[in-house]
Amino acid sequence: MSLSSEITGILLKMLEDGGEAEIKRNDFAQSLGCVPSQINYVIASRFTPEHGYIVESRRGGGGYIKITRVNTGSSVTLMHLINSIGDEIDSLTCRTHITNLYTNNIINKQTARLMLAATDDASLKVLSQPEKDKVRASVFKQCLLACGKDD
Amino acid sequence: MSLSSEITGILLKMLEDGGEAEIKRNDFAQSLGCVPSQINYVIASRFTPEHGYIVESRRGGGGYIKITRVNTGSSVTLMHLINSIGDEIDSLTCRTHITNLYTNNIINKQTARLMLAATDDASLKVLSQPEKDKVRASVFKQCLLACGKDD
DNA sequence: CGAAATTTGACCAAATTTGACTATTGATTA
DNA sequence: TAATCAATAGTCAAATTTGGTCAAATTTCG
Repeated sequence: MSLSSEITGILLKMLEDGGEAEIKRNDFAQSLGCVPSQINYVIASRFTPEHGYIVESRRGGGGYIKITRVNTGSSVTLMHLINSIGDEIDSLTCRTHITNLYTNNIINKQTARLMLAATDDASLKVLSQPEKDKVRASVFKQCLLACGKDD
Repeated sequence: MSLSSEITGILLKMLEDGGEAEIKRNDFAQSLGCVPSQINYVIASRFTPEHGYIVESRRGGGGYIKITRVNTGSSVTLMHLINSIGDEIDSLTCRTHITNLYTNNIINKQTARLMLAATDDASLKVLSQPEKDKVRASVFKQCLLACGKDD
């Protein structure tokens, strides 16, 4: 088992546990008994965007390297969700779905905010039940469909 | 977490709460256990006009540093638009507004797509006129408001 | 053997932290 | 009023803390 493989394993484990792997390069290297640039090698060779990862970093005091998994099965998840929604959906349930999508990295903060706004009771205030929940379901599904598109 | 990051967090919190952050440099630095110029560094590196902030200050007795969020051209445009929309809006007019916002670089493609989806006739199909255009206006305005928020 | 992958280390670049020195402002004093 | 003092904030550059690059040396594998 090569050093690179071990490091890869550790990072993968961190990603699995916390959804992301954030390290301080020097400390991490030290704890592994290797040179810091070894970390760069591992990241450059197996945590590329092609492999489905996003890497961010900062130098200087408090510096770090952060790896996140880009969500590959997101469109599948979205379709599941769309199909699970019936003709109506109440405000709380809808908000919960959106929050979950954001938490699971399937939509970003901006998208979440917009979807929350569009499906909020404030947006549907001119309606009364059950039209309110019917329209919410419809708007929500259209939004989810729109999320599936790529840039 | 670096000192700079902590300071940034505190200032952002103050901005969020009161719309502005006003401090006495020396006292603030003292309470953080850092040197005063550290505050200048943080401001110079993350509260620049480019980042959307205005910084005012005065020396001498009663001196202070005040940071305010600049009212960007975008948010002004958005507010104008929101105010120009009445209680109803038809599908075509709405789409035109969204397209314009995208063309003028005020919202990105992803946001535009989401807003188009939320205000599309398909989302409001369970309604008939004039409810359809009333809800569209309401949803559209809520979305525009949500666009104003920052990350 | 020879190409590809891995390991190392020297040197580079960016971000942060500090502190000495400077500039401005308001209040006090001559 | 002019000079001076005290209280503040501003500048700038050195020191420090991290991460990035790149190429040589070494190991692995077909």
